Amino acid sequence: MAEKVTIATVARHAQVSRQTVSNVINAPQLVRPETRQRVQDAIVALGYRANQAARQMRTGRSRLIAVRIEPTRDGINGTVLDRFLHGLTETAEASGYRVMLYTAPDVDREIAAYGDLLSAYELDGFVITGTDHGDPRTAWLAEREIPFVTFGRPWDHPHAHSWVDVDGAAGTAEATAHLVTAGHHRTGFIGWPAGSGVGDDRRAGWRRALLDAGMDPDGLDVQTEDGIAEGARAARELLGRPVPPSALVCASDSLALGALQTLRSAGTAVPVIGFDDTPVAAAVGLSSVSQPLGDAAARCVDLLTDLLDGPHRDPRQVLLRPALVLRHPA
Amino acid sequence: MAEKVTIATVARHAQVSRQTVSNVINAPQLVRPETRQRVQDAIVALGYRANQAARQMRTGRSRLIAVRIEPTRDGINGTVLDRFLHGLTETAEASGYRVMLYTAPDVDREIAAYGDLLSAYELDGFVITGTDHGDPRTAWLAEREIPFVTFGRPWDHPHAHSWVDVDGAAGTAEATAHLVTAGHHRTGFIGWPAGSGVGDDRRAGWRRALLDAGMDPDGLDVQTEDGIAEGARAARELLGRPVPPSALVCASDSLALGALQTLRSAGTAVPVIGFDDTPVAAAVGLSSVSQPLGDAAARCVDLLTDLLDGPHRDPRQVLLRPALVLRHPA
DNA sequence: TTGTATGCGTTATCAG
DNA sequence: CTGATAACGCATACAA
Repeated sequence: MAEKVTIATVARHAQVSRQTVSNVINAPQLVRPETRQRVQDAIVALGYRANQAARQMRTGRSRLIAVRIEPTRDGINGTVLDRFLHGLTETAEASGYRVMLYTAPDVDREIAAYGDLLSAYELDGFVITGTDHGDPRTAWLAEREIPFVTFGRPWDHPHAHSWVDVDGAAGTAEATAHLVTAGHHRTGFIGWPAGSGVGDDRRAGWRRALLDAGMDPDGLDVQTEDGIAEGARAARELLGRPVPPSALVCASDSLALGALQTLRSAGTAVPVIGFDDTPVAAAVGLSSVSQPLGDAAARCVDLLTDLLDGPHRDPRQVLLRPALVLRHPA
Repeated sequence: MAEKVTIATVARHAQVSRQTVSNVINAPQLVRPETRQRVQDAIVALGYRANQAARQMRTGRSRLIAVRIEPTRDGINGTVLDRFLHGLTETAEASGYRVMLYTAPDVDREIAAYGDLLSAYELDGFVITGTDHGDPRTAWLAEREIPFVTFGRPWDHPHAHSWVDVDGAAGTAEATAHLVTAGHHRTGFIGWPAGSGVGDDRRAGWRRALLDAGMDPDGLDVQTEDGIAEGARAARELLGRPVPPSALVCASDSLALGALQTLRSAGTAVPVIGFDDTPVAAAVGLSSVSQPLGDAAARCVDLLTDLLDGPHRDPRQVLLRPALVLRHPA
């Protein structure tokens, strides 16, 4: 174990008082350049790093951000979190923060965990993923004035707090427009049941794109739960209609993959575009709408540190544009 | 923000000294049951949680474990880390530890990060993933007597330190045996170039299973880098041989997926079994060898806390058996 | 069994 | 601009 080098070691080495060292670190403008340089040299020479625990005791701030790692849902969409987490960690490091993980089986237990996290580690803030309509977690945090940013919009109150999100409607609209441009006059949509903010948003994009192109979306979409089997079933239903669609946009890669299976076994050449650009999509050559997860994570950290630096800043919102990734099925 | 409740608050509430409260928490046997109960009631009533920063200053231990989150490699195999991380967080929580994330673009920078992490946060230990032959990271940590556990064997020195790993050879052997039992007399293998511990191990399992069944593995395998395109090419090569294999075991799902593409377009009914049981495998109905990642993570935490509780315990090793997941391709 | 005193490394306050 | 001193919350010797 390396020798412990504290602020006192540095002070001795640089022939100044402990306080001067602290000033060099936290308020450099108070120290004469000459002295400052001597201290900084000593810091480098000794490899000094401020002890966070001691600093935290004094300042009450831990430079720690908490993120929940979810219990890997269906696996195929679950990989989104992975990339997001990496981006988060990377950006946080650059801003002098660290990411701490926690888990919770449900929302109630997650809120209980906040208490633990907050009183034991004095976390500076939270990044909350996967928010839903009237999310009790954000309410709990807001009530206690604990800084947080969500990845995902609060659909009911768009300006309630800081958030970062990806413009799903823009994504499906672009996918739809691409198919329209390619000459498809009947582009269908397989999406989730109405009521989920994310799902409604993605459907709205498809609808808007068709209307913009002067086409009628009616009778071209179907609502189903997420899943490969569900996607396959939905595609069968659409194909069985009197005037079937000639192309498909789906609300998720799972649905798209299922649709692809149906189409393949039916021998129909109907192009499909999925959503999320999961590894599965890349593997089977499925075109998909890709979320800029690295950017999203970076902006989450930006917004959160912004809140942390000035406690009473107004919340800010960031909406990112996804990208359409075109592939050729094998 | 909730009122700060310290050990003093509890002491006042329970009509005892601060010291008694500390004893109830850290050495309950020293306190009379009656008093102990009163203090514990006060703790619950006030929702007291020990402040980790203060505790750490005193004890030098942070109850923090560091794990690197990797920059999502090829996406298809990268999802392994995700599940592992979740298991790690969950088990660590149960043992009173928290997981802190860090990233590093390469090994040198990772080692540099250790210094930061250690001196700033006084981390208790590390979980290192993806070790390689003669890994400099483990050497660095061992030299400084910093507790760590690796997920992955140190192939050159099997007992150098504590580790958890999955028995890859057992996995490919089981897959091979399954195919042999199903009546296949020529089961081929697509694996990585010799030299990587993991790859050699998986190949060895296939080889052993064939020999055990009295079959000759010679001329039935091919070595290639990992990847879907590489798997497809390798499968083409195998099928072009004078006496082609009638079934295939692969060192990864990526390779297996590629092989599957080749076989499908060739119209050949050759079963393929992959490795890692990634979401992609599940999606396309590919049989695969599944690593017990949750267990592995749990054992990592066990081994690490073991090291932490008794600093000079002997290192321990855990080898877990993977499971063969059989599926029917769509 | 309980209370008292001390220090962990840092930063904030205030006097020089 | 610099230096002394107190305090953050906890745990540990030691005394009572």
